[in-house]
Amino acid sequence: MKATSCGPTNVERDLRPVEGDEADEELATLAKALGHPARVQIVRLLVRRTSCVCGDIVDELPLAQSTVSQHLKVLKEAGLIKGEVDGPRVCYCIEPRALRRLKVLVAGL
Amino acid sequence: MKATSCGPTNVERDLRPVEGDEADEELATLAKALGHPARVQIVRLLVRRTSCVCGDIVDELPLAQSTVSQHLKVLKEAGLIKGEVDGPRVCYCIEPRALRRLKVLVAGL
DNA sequence: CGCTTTCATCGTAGGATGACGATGGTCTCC
DNA sequence: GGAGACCATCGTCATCCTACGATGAAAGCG
Repeated sequence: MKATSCGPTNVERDLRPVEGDEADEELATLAKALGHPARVQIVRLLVRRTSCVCGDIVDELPLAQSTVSQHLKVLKEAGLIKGEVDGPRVCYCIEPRALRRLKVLVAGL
Repeated sequence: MKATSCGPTNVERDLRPVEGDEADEELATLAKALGHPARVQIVRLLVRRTSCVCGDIVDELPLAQSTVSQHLKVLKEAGLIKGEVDGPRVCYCIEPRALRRLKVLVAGL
């Protein structure tokens, strides 16, 4: 079972409804993940650099490494980003599908 | 100084930048306000009914009146909704500008 | 004036968040 | 194998969130 880097996942995500209880939960989860300036900044960073970044994120933020790692975890659990181990480093990248999903849900308000 | 119901406020809001630290803060604040299913539901309710709704919101949600009131407060503080006193009741309505602003900020990711 | 309705606020309890330093695990390189 | 780099996780503390019932304030009605 190989993990394809930054490849597609949750293929059916785009097909889910934009309204209803489930959509509310989904939107709330995604919005909550974005509900912190540091995490907004991280998402922007990862969107900017099409390529995956690593612990450079720590250098960009005025936060301790452990704190940044926690924010990354929150974003990862919300499905907005993805981390891939690359030797001693970990490369993070946007999950375009989740971001698109967020945009659709917000636009649907 | 009369409070015009559901009228325009924060007129310059649309003109603010979509990126930068201030935009990050703004997006984080708005996203955080949406970061709870009940609040997403409330926003949807208020968007649906163009007219302002009142404590009908309480009837629509499976939550105690005080809890709903707190969620309304959170949304109000984020600027997403607005409440206007109408006799013994309070009518809430969407702040279209803030909602538009949120859409722009999310779309700008 | 009292009574009711409608909301907001207070007080509170349990759980979640955000921040940090310290620790530990896993590669790479020597 | 050992050293160092990189990152996640643990432990901890302070703060915030979420939920509720109880209490209060304001407006309308008899």
